[in-house]
Amino acid sequence: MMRKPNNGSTTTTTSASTKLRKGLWSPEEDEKLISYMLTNGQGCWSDVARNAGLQRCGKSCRLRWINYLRPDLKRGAISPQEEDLILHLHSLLGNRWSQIAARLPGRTDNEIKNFWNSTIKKRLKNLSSTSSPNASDSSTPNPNKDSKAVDGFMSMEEQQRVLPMYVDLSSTSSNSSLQSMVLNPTGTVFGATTGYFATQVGIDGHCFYGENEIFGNMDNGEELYIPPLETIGENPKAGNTFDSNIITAPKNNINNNPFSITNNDIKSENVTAGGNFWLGEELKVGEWDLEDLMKDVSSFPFIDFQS
DNA sequence: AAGACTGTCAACCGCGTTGCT
DNA sequence: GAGCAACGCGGTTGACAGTCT
Repeated sequence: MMRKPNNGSTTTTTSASTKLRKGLWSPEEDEKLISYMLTNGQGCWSDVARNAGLQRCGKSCRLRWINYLRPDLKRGAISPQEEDLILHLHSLLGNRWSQIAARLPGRTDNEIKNFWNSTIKKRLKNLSSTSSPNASDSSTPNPNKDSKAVDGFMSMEEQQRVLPMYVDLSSTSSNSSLQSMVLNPTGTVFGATTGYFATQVGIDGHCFYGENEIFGNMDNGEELYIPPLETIGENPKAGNTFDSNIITAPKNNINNNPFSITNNDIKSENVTAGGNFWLGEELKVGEWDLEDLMKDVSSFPFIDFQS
């Protein structure tokens, strides 16, 4: 969406009393910045601003370059593959947009953040409101509630059929990996060539595991492997919430999936149920081994969907 | 047709981190 | 170690365009 620049009407002052523009960038400013960057490369951003003849602070120049002018930026909508990757990386990294963006060539943290905050959250909201009219009871799944598949999500019946194990992630903090062992709003379960743990968030961030090893199919028809429940922990009855010991480690490593949550990732089992994680309430999920997670993520290939 | 509403996204703000003096 | 500046990041804002009523 293109917007008109504000003709420099908005300015701010610095201690040196030089007027700095704020607001949208004009094509002329863009041209100056591009020209300077291509000629001189990236240096001190305040120097860039000064030397390029821009009445902008360095910070603003940096942002404009990184988010919009960089030649390697990919334009256009987020592809389904990218979306899956974003979802999964978010499940591991939380709101670490820059780290997520680093694994999506041509995408910026700002772009991914916006995508998440608009598209993904909207889907979750829709799912929540459609599947759980009684918001006050959102922490408890209702196996008897009839429902239909919405926007590609599984219907409640389908969820109940394949997702008897219910994990309430509803109040995980925004940074918790647990928060989002998450949700794939496309309705497909995230996976790849080898078996990933497959989860789907139902209502208000509720997370489900399927009891069958084969959970579903990818868009490309590829079957997904779901670890047997015994590898995850005790198998509660459908609809049960639980307060601890559920997200215990798989007794054996699920697979070779670099993302799978293993017992090394969860050092405490103090997991509580209830609430809604979107409200930012804290969930005691124990001490996550962030280093291990980061190792996992760093081993993930940088995928170029352009090819 | 017009005003209200909604979604998207560029840009700003504030804060933590890092590196230099 | 303190002070400072620059950088980088995530949260938030606000303008604009599209859609709805």
